[in-house]
Amino acid sequence: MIDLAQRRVKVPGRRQRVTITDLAESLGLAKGTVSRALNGYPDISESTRLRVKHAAEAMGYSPLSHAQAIRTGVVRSVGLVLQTTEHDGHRPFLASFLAGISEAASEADWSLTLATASSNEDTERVLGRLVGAHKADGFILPRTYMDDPRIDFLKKNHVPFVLFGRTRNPEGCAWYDIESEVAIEEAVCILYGLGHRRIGFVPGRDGYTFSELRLGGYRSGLAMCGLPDAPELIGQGALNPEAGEAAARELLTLENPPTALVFSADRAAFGGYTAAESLGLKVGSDVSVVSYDGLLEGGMLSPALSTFSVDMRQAGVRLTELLIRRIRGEAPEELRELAQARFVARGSHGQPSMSPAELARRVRKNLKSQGRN
Amino acid sequence: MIDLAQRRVKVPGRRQRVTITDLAESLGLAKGTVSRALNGYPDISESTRLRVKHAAEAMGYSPLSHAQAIRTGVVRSVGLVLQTTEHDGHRPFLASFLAGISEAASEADWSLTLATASSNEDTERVLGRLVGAHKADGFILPRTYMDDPRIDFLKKNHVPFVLFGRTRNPEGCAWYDIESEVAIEEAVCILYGLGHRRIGFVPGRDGYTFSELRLGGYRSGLAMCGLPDAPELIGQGALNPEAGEAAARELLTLENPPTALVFSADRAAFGGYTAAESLGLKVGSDVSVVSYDGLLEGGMLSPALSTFSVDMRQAGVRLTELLIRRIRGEAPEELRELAQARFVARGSHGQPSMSPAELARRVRKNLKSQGRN
DNA sequence: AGACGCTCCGAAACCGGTTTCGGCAACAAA
DNA sequence: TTTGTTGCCGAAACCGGTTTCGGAGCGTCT
Repeated sequence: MIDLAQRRVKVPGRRQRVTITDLAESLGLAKGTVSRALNGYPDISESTRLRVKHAAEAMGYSPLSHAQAIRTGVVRSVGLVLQTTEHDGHRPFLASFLAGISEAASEADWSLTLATASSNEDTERVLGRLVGAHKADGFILPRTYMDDPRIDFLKKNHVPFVLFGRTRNPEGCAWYDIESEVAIEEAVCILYGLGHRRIGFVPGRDGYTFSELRLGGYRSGLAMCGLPDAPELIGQGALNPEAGEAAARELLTLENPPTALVFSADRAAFGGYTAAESLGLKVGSDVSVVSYDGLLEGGMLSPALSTFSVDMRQAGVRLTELLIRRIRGEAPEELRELAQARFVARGSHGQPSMSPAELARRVRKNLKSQGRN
Repeated sequence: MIDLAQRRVKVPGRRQRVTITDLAESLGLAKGTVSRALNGYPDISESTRLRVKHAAEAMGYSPLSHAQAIRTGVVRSVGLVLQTTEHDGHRPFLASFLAGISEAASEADWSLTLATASSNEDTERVLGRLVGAHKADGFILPRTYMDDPRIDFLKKNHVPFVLFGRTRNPEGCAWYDIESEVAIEEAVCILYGLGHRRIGFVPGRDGYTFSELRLGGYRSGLAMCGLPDAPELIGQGALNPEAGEAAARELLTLENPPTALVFSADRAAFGGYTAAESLGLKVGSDVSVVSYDGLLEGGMLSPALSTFSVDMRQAGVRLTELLIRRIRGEAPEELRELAQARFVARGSHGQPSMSPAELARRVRKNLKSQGRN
């Protein structure tokens, strides 16, 4: 006994962490018993389970997740690979998205392992590295594509994942997504209700699932309002100000131009402002703009951008919860969830101040007077 | 032999990872020997070291960091706790900052464990949790305070860390920082060079180290140009548009107002635009503005904001490299590095178009005419 | 030939947990 | 009383690595 006590003398100065062996010793139990007690095995009596639990709290014992992992294979960490070069507009939400993930993860006593990549290929490489080193037990995949190589990779390697978005082949996929198609539909209907009869649309970029969905939302919005499907009112895909400007300019200089524009993304809508300005049109009165994303910067524009806002914190929370359940073995079909964006009516939309024909005349006049300068 | 071979039959379908035992077996070596060979121990002959190395590559072996960690105590992960509610303006850089960290970490085959917190107290709580669970081997501390409780906590627990910023008591601290005080000094000198003689300053917020440093930079800038130190030209601390607007308005409505304003942070400068506009002053001609941070949004303003830009990706890279070296045992005194911000001259500064007295008259007139409306 | 020192590797303990297996009591049924 | 059961726990193996220790083999010097 004295011998044991002697052995347990700590190196002075270095705070030693309390291990399960310490705990077992102080309880006079086998460490296997302590482990089973803490993990709720059925072959431990209620009384010792409680005794162990209280002693663990008293001694401040908490197991090391990486020590557990070597036997269980679970490191208690969710993985996330961000693509950073992509001017993808999720940058402004990043902080709240990460906050949501972190919050939900620590709630379950998990953590977040984050990495970044600079391109699609790089993303696959980074993902492969994290999976190979088992740095995370599963992954959140943001910004999914219709055909997404990340999904194929993770499926092939039997690594759990959950999509932030949807994809062409839903088999084996869990997801959380905002039904942005519903928002776009609503945008069309709102504009129709204000009197607009020619409503243009600037889609996102090919490949992204959300782009196709939002385009579908635009079309079904037109159908709901009884408006004809005019292909010339669908502009070039745009996710940044430059492309947004080009797309908007093309639409506004049509022979029969739209009096309202719906953008798939706020950053593209920013370019729409520039285009309108360069054509001598005032956003909000001459041409209405409604967009999607809910970026704070939109509020700094004048007029402030009317847009559909997404709760990214909540998205992070739900995705993490779904992923952890997926890792624990629940079927992907049970782990699918959709949410809605919220319309933030600001100053960039209103009743049309002129007909498409008048708008066209106005644009031609402005262009001509600019040509003279 | 046959017996062993039989045992090694894998469960079909489940890809088994290759362990150090597999590797040792296939080489006919003891696994301890393989481990020492891979880790460069001196008691392994060069020939077997190479043999092991090549076999490891051929079989695709890589050790599990969490398996190593249970013996070595190192999980190969850098920790970062972000404060997300703080309207701190580092949100826009976040993506590139994280990209830098992630890049440098994976270069060394490390990873990034990220968490978020909502307040100072929460940050300590989260940090405590991560340290307790040993989720990371050390931490990057962004936005340091002059007196920072995080530093005390980590020092007390002997957890390595590196500051992104500086602090009052440098003992035991490693850091990387941008010498923003030099940038502010330069801003003052640039404005002086353009003819400004009354230059106002909007500091950051008390407590942050950078706030005090930048204020010092402003003062030494004035001194370098031979301008008097006029306390009334130092406004209220501001890090967001609202506070920035209030501070700028106060300065611009002085009896003897400044013809140029230097802001500690871009987001505060955004508010300065609003203030100038509301007083009927044009930024860039009537009043010059120079700021610090290099936010991209500043380029969307008109005129575009002249500001000092910080390479956040590089900061992330260097901080990570320093932290890893710190964890490996290098002395903190050896791990201190300073870098410079780069001036991005855009449209918000220029020669003064009027004297302070004329400016004051102009402001009074504009205020009066507004009062009549 | 014997003593000595080096080089290089095997064997085994170890890290902090989890999980399997078997057996001792206590109790119920035959 | 014997024979099962059942509840509960200890002992030991195990996970995938690292590190310590000791000794075999060899060359060198006396």
